[in-house]
Amino acid sequence: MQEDEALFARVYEVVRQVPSGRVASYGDVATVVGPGCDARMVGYALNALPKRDEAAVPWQRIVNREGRISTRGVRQREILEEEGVAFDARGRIPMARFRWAGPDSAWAADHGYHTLQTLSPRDDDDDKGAGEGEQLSLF
DNA sequence: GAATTGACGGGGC
DNA sequence: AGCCCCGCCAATT
Repeated sequence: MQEDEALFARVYEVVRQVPSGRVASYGDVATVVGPGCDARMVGYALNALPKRDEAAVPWQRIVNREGRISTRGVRQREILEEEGVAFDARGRIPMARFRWAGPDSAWAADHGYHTLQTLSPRDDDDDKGAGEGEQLSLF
């Protein structure tokens, strides 16, 4: 089945870069993996994550863009709390604070991945009148 | 091979 | 904030 195992492996490798105490959205992971990969595929790949790799791949650190747990009632939330990720009263993670900033630039370049924000430092930036600074928030 | 679904995202209202 | 619709790629039916 899935001969695109290499693609799944890429997703896993990126997920593995997310440090404890931080979370990333499916879209973020997809962006880092690069074209041909989207948020849905990340979720699909993680869903197909072999049990034997659960220890090596911090799947629990991947949540949806709302900062909410998308998994169907597993202990994901508990695990994250143990890692230091806080949830608000509505069970949401303040992404502005815990969102992963992206992979190490050197690592990304070395492995052929992309970094978050600005994305594709060479091919786009054609539109937008520039001068926006594009600084991804950060408080 | 078409239609559906899935651990999703973003833009528009 | 919410809700709706579309896109995106793979696996299943």
